[in-house]
Parts: sequence; structure tokens; C-alpha cells
Amino acid sequence: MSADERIRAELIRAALAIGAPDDVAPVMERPRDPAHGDWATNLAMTLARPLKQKPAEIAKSLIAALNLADAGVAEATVAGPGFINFRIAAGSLASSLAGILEAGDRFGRTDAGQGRTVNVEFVSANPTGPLHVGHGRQAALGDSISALLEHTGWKVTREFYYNDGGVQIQRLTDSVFLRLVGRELPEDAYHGEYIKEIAAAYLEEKGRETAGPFAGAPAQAMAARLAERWDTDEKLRDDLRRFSVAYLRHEQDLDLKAFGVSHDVFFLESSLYTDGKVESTVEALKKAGHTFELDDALWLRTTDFDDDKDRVMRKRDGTYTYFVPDVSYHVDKWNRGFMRAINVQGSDHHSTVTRVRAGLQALEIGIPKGYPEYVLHQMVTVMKGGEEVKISKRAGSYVTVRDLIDEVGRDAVRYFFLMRKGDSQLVFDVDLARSQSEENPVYYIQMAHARLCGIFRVGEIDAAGVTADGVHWECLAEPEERELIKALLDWPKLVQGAAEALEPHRVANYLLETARMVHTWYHKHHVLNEPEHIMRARLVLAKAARIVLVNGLETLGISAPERM
RNA sequence: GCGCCAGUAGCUCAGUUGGAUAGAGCGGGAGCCUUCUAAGCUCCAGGUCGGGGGUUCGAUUCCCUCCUGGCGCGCCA
Repeated sequence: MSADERIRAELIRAALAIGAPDDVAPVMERPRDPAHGDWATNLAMTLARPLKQKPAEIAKSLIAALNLADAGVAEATVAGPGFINFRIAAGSLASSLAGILEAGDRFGRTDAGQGRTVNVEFVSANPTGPLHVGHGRQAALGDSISALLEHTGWKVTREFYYNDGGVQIQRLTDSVFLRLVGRELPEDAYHGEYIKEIAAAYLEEKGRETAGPFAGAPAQAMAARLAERWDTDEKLRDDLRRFSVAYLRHEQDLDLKAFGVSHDVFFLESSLYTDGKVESTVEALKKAGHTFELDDALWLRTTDFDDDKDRVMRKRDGTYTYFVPDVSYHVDKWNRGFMRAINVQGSDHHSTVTRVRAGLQALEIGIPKGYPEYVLHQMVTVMKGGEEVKISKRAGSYVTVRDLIDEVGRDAVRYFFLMRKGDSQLVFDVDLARSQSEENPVYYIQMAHARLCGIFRVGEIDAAGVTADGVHWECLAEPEERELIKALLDWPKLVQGAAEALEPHRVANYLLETARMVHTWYHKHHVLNEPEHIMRARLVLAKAARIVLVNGLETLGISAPERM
């Protein structure tokens, strides 16, 4: 049991002894100011009303009733409006480090999720171009949220959904065709350089073919043949469409690979149609009685489920609106056994939330009301040289993930996307991310880790041999050591909180603060060339700090280099 | 007009689900290298927490209202 849990148990016992209600639930918290001790509780203030006494008096009675020594408390004092502050004995505090060493790379992991399944869908870009900064933020968020859930005992499936149908694919195919034959592109076509790359790659592949419409044609003539047949040859159009989509999917795979992100499942929207799942979802919705026909269209009465107006499912032209396959897709997730589904998307998609949930509710098949969950993030602005960057050479109209990774490196891109809460707008400062100095938070954290490794390296000490056995814990009594130890011990709760809230930025901030404590401690106190018992104790602290930094960086998908 | 999100130091942002004197980085000012990485450390300055009400022992946090910004509001995806 950790120190705060022991104190809490003691508090409950003492509170009952002085006549508190049976459901007394003291809240333990870390005082912001270290001068206020290591732990504090507001118990006396919450008891003021039921006991009809002043908080300060209750606090005094509580302290008198507490068995402090049993809980490892050196001192308990009343402060402020009625807080009780506890100071943990130095040895007692430091001895908790043994637990960190013992757990090692499992420190901070819990089984709160009990192995239940959760599907995390992220990126889900249309295969119509390279991944842009928004996808980058999604990739970083989705992958980190997945890692956090895994750390807290969930069985995670990372999923990518391809919208591989619809008008955007048509537009892509047309754009490639127009580039191929050298015609003018209309305003609403895709204008990026990558369209030319696809066109060139297509010609190259066709040039190697010994059969088909292009067989034997010299390079010059191929475009002409294509142009001739384009309007009449559906197979040819289909061929170019397939090629273009495959090309871009491959490009996106490379983008994700460069970012160190991998998905377990790639789900194609088109499969929902070919497998008849869209049709069966529509039938099920009709059967459940929440649909109606109006103006030659089929509607879903989403207003039965908190929407502000009803939505069209099947248009006059007989095709479905986009949210129908979306509902069908989430039914599929549910049927695949995912009790939770989390979708990471840009906030410009937030209007779909109500609709998809309404569709799932309308089926009345026991899907929970909040299914799926959404993590929506705001826009990303890329700044360079003090100015907003809007144009990429490759993509034309936006900045790509690859541009950023090439420029500042994978770790920095990951950190910068994760350092801010998702629902605040993000300014990506390329110059800062690039700088390999103290200003750059990701280098700052990695440097803290590298320095800890340096101690073992220089001292020629095998870290694996450093254990908690026989360590003089009372040696770790310097203020910088106490603060660092407390921060390290907070890690499991932090992971748990970040995972529950689906907020990786908490980890990013925590690591920055912890790294700062490591640097401060490192600067002020030496490990090597100190008396044996001090060195041993500090080696344990260094090892514990290293474990926490490594585990933390892992949940962000950032490397922890041993030297820099 | 309606909905969602945001508004905290000059700038970029945290704020542990309602706690004590609101924090950090950058920027500004002053210092620190014979010792495990100066890719670092220490100190100083800087605030009507967008405005106004309310809820209570206590509000940056919860509720109401107004102001400002972003994103949505299609038989587009």
C-alpha cells in the first residue's frame, strides 16, 4: 500500500472514532507548495457541516486520533482553512522506490481495463493525397491514446478507415488523367505535385506491359491512346482509379511508417457495400421503426435521439448519404466485440457525432448511448520563421506529415502534436521543434534520460545490478530528492488519469516537469565519487527516474536515447 | 441565428475533475563551466484567470448571461 493510501485508511478510522458519518471519504492530494508537506487532506473541512464544528477543531481532534507512525508519517499539522498536512519520513518516502525498481518497465501499468477490448480509429484519411498536419495530430493522438489504454489493461485494436468510395476518388482519377494527357486542371481538381508523380508512375508501369491497350506503344503515344479511349473505356478508367488509390495508399503507409505508427486493421468503406452491410443496416433501421419516406428520399428520425433535425439516409438518386455507411461501420465494430470504440478526428467532423450515435441507438440492439466515443481535435497551424506555412511542395495546398518529419524528426513531431490538449488549437513552431537546445521540450526530456544513463556508463556500473536491497533510504533526504521521488511515485496515477480522460498531453507535461526535477537534482547532487551508501541510494533513484522517463516516453511513442 | 470548442504573464500553453500565496517554457533582466553531457543549472521581473452575476467554508474549475476567436450547421465526405 502506498503512503497516501495508508494515511487515508488511518484517516477513515480516526474520523469514525470522532463521530463522522459512515460514508466518510477523505480526499488525499499533493499540496502545490512543498512547504505544505508531502500529502494533505481536506477532510476536516468536509466534516465541518455534519459535525457542526469548526474545521480547525476537527483537524486537531483527527490528528490526536491518528496513529501516525503506522502510516510512516513524520509530522501532521493543521494549516490554512483546515487542511491537515502530512510530512512523510524521509526513509519511508524513499523506500517506495523499491517498488519502481521491482516493476521496471511495468511500473505504471494497471489492469483497470481487465483485458476488455477497445477499438481506436485514427487518421482514416481519404486516399486522395499525402497525409497532412491534421492527420499527423490524429496519428500522434490515436497512437498515444492506444498506448495509454494498453498501459491500463485494455486490449487495443488500432484501426484505419478508408473512405474509398464517392466523388473524391472520382476527382482524384480525373486529376491524374488530366495530368497524364497534359490538359488544364479545373479549380476543384487536386493540384499537388503528387498527382504528376502518380501519372508518371502509371505510364512507367503501363510501359512495361506486353498486353493491353498500351502494349508496344512508345512513351509519347501512350497519353494520346489514353485520351482517345477515356470517354468510352470504363475498364481503362477503372484501371487508373485502382492504380491511383493503390499508389496513394502506399504513400500514406510510408508516411505512417516514417512516423512510427502502425495500424492493426485497415477497413475499406467499399467493403461495407460489397458485403451488403450497408443494405442490412438500412433494413434493420426500417424494421426498428425510426425511418420514414418523404420527397422520394428515405429519412432517419434522428430527432428521436437528441439530433436537432431528421437526416436523409437515401437520396433521391438512390445512393446513401455518408453517415449511413458510418453507422453500418460502427455496427460492425460492435459486432466484432469492441465494447468501446474511440474515434480520433478533426473537430470539423463534430456534426457527425450525434448522427452516428443516433443511428446506432435507432437500431435498438443494446449499443450504449455514448458509443462511439470521440476525441476531436482543433486545427494545427504551422509556423516557420515567424510566419504561417500553408503550402507544401508535394501537396500544393497544405503541409504534409512527411514535410514535418523530414524537417524536425519523428520524436519532435510526436511531442509537439501531443503537448497540447486536443481541443485547443495547436501552433506547430518548426524552428523550435528543430532546435536541439534547452528550449526544445522533447530534447530536454530526452537529455534528462541520457544524463541518467551517462552516470551508469561513466561509473561503469551495470544498471541491472542496482537493486533496492540494503539501501539506506534515509540518505535520499535532500529537498530535490524528495520532490523527484514524489513525482516518480505519481506516475501510475497520472497514466490512469490520462488514459481515462484520453488526454496524452498530461503525460507530455508530466515528463517535462519530471525531467526538470532530474536536471536540477543532477546538477546539485553527485552520484559517483560519493560515499558508498550515498552513491548506492542515488543510483537507485537514478535508475527509478530512468524507468519512469522511459515508460512515459513510450506512451507518447517517443524514443529514449541513452546518449545524445 | 443555432450547436460544439476555446479565451489564464509580452508570446505559446498547463492547472491533478471545487482547495491554501494561480504555474511552466519561450521572450526580457542578473549570474554559474578544474567534478557523472553547459544540448545544462540558479535567481529576478511580469496576472482585474475575457466582462458581469450566481451556487458555498472556498470558484481559473460548476450554473446563468454577455463579449471575442475557431469549427460546424447539405439529399457533400
